[in-house]
Amino acid sequence: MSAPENQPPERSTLSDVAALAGVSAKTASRALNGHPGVSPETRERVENAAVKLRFRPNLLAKELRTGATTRAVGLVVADISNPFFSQLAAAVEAELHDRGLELILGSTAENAEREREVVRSLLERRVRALLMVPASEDQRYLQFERAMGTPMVFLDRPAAGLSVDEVLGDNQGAARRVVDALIAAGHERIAILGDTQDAWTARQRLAGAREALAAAGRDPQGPLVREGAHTPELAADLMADLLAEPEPPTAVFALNNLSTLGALRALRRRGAELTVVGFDDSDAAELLDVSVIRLDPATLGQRAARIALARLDGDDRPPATDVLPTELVVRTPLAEPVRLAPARRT
Amino acid sequence: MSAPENQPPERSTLSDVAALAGVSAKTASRALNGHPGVSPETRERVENAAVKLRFRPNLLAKELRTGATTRAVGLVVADISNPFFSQLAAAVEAELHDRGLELILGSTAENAEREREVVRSLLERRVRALLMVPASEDQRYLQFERAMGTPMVFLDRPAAGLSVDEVLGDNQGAARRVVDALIAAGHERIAILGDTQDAWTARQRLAGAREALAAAGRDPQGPLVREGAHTPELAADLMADLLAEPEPPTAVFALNNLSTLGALRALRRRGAELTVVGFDDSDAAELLDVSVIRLDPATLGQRAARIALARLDGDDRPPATDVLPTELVVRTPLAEPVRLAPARRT
DNA sequence: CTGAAAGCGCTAACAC
DNA sequence: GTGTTAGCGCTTTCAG
Repeated sequence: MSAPENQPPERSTLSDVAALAGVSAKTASRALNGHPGVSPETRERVENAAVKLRFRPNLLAKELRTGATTRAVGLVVADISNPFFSQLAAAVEAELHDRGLELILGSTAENAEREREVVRSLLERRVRALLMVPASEDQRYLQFERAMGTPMVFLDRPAAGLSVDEVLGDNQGAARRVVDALIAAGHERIAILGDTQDAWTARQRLAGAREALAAAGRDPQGPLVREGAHTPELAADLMADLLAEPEPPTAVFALNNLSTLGALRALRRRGAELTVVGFDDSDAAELLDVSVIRLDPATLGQRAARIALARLDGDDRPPATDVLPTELVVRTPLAEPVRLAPARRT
Repeated sequence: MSAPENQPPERSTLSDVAALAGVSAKTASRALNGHPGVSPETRERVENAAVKLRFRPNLLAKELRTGATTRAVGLVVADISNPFFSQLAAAVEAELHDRGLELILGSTAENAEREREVVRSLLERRVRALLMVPASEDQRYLQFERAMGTPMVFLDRPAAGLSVDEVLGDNQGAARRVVDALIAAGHERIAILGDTQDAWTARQRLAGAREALAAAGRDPQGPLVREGAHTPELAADLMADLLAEPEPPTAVFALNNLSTLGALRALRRRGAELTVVGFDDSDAAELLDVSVIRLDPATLGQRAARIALARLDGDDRPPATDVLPTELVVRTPLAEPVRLAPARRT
């Protein structure tokens, strides 16, 4: 009286459906795909058969036959858990969904080798287009694929050695503007809290900030200019260092969302009162009235997705670089410190 | 003297490679896939030919041939731009990547119809497994696919009418615990800020909070218990209403990350001093020493991915429900108000 | 160690 | 309107 081994049901194919409906495979195909030239009765018989057999078309086979390319687009970002990239991805997904395309997501962890690996995978999967935030400094390895016509759009950071569409922000200009504004607001000692200099954006921002300092006759290499704030914790440590300087800053410009967070943490912990400007907006910045440079990741994603879709629709103009405007959102006047309640002692 | 129309280069197939190397397609296939039984010289000839022709294997064809299933896993969430889901997705992606699997991402926007559509797409694409945060109240439509053996893991919310693996949090218990703790801390008037009651999690949390109120002899339907805080803005409005009550609350329990944010915004705007507890952690909560219930989305994602991988490895134990522990992180003692610097007037 | 032939599930041509 | 044949690019028999 052993329990019967219950077999998993078989997956049925188009031929099964056709057989059950008493028609040829081709007719079944036509009927199920809504192609013209099928009598209503036949269509219904086929549809019933499909339902009965729980037929699920195999996209692999379909796409292989119809051109060896998928109804999917690849998106490669550094780290999907970073709100900047997740908002970007959400926007891309929304655009694609409207067009009946799917999103295959890869992440590089800011690692050049992983970038190549992930990209190769996506291309082997024959994604229709490739959207990527590059991690490496050289994308020549994509030249051939590009020449074959696969649409590629680079987001947030430019391509190196590859002629493709790009959607970028004016990182350097925005950073310059912030420092200029802080100087205009009367700050004598402005700290700069930069990320590690691996990413193009990080370099651009730091360069812009230094440029503005130099232009104002300040020392762009002084002790108040730091880099390496790659996580909130590191940023908080650097911020603490800055506060311990013999001549501590009166303002700090944190060059990305994570370092802004870290800076705020350190300031709150010490009850320090500083003007803070962050690069990239966040819930925390908004909640605390922290002024920021805003470059909307959703706009970036949407724009890039639309360019890719236009390319798929046959747009064959030469590749272009789209530089999105950034906005300095002043939430607390730049002459005033951010108001943080001092943290509890723990 | 017209510029020559430069043709896109042709994509080469395995046969092209084989021809160039002077071997059969099968031998080329063996060589490139590292299968045994190919002489070193042959292997090298094939490899050189592949490089010369920039051969890129077609995964569609390969996977069609080898079993009609992809090296990809589908993940369906409500909204990837929500940090909870993006952290979850990042964890899933990391697990899959370690196993050489790719992630196809779909989003439901909390819409039952979209859930079905997205899931159908993924299944037609023959994903190896399906991880999903369901949006609908009925997943019986997946019964057949499930019976066929496609591994499915539900995250954060249970399946309805479907026997599958689940990884959930104890939403109700956690909510009860928070209210109990607030009562124990001496609060007489505790406001509850709940989301719309569409999602299972939202219902569980509100139910838990009400249960605890009732158990303590408080009115679980009183004016301080609100629902509908589906966005930070709505939450802020509700919070403002609560503060305007004739007997305003001394503590507020916000039932998700977005409503916590909204509540904090409203409190800061009015300079109100309240004890705040949030459900789900966030950067903002951490920065402001707001106490929260923590259910780590990364753990959720990792756990679910591992279950799916085990199923792919042949684990055929009956489906199980995994309830993750939640933690009440007390950052500011529950008897004290959260310290927010009053916002600037604008 | 290597090759020939067949076929994964589907659809584009052409016939009927 | 519908069926037949062939083939997308790859891999799996089964021979040599």
